[in-house]
Parts: sequence; structure tokens; C-alpha cells
Amino acid sequence: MRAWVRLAKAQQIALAAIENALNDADLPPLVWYDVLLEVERAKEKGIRPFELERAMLLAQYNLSRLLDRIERAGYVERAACVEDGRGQVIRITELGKSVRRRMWPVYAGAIERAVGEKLSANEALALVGLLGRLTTPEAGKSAGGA
Amino acid sequence: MRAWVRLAKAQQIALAAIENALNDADLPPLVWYDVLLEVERAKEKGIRPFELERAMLLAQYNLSRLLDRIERAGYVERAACVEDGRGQVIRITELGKSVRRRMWPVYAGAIERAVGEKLSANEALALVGLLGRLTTPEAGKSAGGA
DNA sequence: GGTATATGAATGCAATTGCATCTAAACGAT
DNA sequence: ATCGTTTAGATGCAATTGCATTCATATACC
Repeated sequence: MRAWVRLAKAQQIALAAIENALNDADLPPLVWYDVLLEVERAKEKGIRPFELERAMLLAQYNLSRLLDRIERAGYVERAACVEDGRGQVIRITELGKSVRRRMWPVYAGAIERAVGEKLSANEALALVGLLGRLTTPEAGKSAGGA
Repeated sequence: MRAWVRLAKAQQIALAAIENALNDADLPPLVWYDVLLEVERAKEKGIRPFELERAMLLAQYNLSRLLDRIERAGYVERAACVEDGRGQVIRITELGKSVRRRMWPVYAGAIERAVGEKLSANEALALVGLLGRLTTPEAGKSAGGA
């Protein structure tokens, strides 16, 4: 229980710091970064919205509209999908790439202040390990998971 | 950096699980629980919105409207503040208490599944310690921690 | 081939959030 | 007492989110 409360609070504080930093720098919100990063990683081949949806744990309608906005800003392009007539393919634009690059130092700086400065390298590593246990779908605690 | 990413993901997953559990049980969202708990702790004396605001890291306008909704549901009552003509005092109602009590097992169960089941007691304790470092306003990395 | 079901994505509408601004009361200095 | 400033809280309006539903194509079954 205490772990959950602190988890929530730590995340809330760090997230607010990051969003503020981006906002102050007149840059888009953090989710945009995540989307742009995923889309950029997909290169020319692009990525399907439903893949993005799963990668980012975003609700379908939510992603649909987020892509609307990012597209309207000119950071990604939607194209009809050849293999699947229902679907589409998202590709990043040059403008999108440049915005993502500009977001990175601001994002990284905020994380450094919110997390890096507060933990030693070993502590950060330990935290990564513990949090990793929470994100796996596995049961986890007992050895012989059935 | 990796620590932040995992922190965000772990929180997101756990939060979604909790909100879903509450939703499935036809109970109000998690913030309502937090508010009700704080207000209930203040007993008859009540609590001022601005205190709540600081305790919960909520934006002022956000809290104002959240209290509107919780009040409309009949779970808290607003009263003019005697000592400060600008302010008010929030008190929980019997209905509010009972709802908070009904929320607890659902909330606790979701946390147990999202966190408790994935970590041993020692691991959970270690996580509490590490996350605590992130929520202190202090710089933190150097050894002199309180 | 024809119909039922499942999947990818969009959308109407209500609820919530964020931003900026506003009101009123308290404080502080004259 | 009066004026400027700060603090507590509310609110108009735009943007975002959530829910339910819709549309269109793909797949499975017969």
C-alpha cells in the first residue's frame, strides 16, 4: 500500500515537472514526444495506429484524436494502408523529427532534475529492477507461477 | 531515464487497474477516495480547500470543481469559514463516510493485485525507500538525508 | 458465394481539465 | 479609514478525455 501511494506521488510530481518544462519551452505535451518517438522508430515503413495503441497503452479513441492533433500540427502523416483497407499507416514528417529533437533536451533535463539528481546510479538501477516487476503481466512473487 | 520510463509505466498500469476496479463496482474514481479520506481525517473540524489543495497536489480550479461534484453527490458539505470570510470548511457526511468505506476493499484489492502480488515484503519496502527519495523537495543524492 | 462476427478506426456527446480571469475578503502601509 | 497587494475560491471558455456507437473492411463459417 505505501509503495503504491509513493509510486503515484513520485510519478505525479515528476510528470508535472516534465509537462511544465515542456510547456515553458512552448513545446507540445509529453505524449506527443512518445508518439513521435515510436513513429520515428518505425522509419519509412510507418506504424499502424493499433500498434501504437498497444505500445503506449492508450485507448483507441484517445489515440485517434491525438493523431488528429499531431497530424494537424504537421508532425505526422496518415496514409491508407495497402495490406488492410480498414487501416492506415502513420509516418513522421521532417517537421515532426525536428520537434522531437527539440523536445528531447527539455524532457531529459526535467527527468534529470526530478529523478537523476535524487538517486545514485545504483539506486536508479535498483528502482528500475523493482519497477520492472510491476510492469510484467506475470504474477511474479511466488516461484512456481502456475 | 529508464527509471522514469518504468515509473511512468508502472503507475499507469496500476492506476488503470484501480480505476477499472472502482468503475466496475459502480464506485466513484480514485481522487474521490483521496478527498474523502483527507476530509474524514479532519473530523468535525473540517478542512479548508486550500489545505486539501496542498495535501493532494491538485490545481485550485480543479479542486474547486471536484468538490462541486462530490458535494453534489452528497458526500461532503461546504460551510462558510468563521475565521476567514473568504474561505470555507469542508466536512464529510455520513453518506460520504459509507461510500469511502465501500471503496476501500475495492481499492485495496486492486493495489494488492497490481503491486502486492508482484513484490515480496522486502522488495516493497525497498521500493518505498527509493520512491521516497523522489518525493522529497531536497536535492537528495548526497548522503546527508534526514 | 453469402452471411455472421471480429477488428481497425472515427465520431457524437457528456464529463473533466487547463487556462485565464474574476470576485471578495484579508493584510499592510500609510 | 483608504488604497494597493495578496490570498481563498469560483467561473467562462477552449481543449482533452471517456463512453458508446458507428462505419468499413477483413475473416470465419457454412
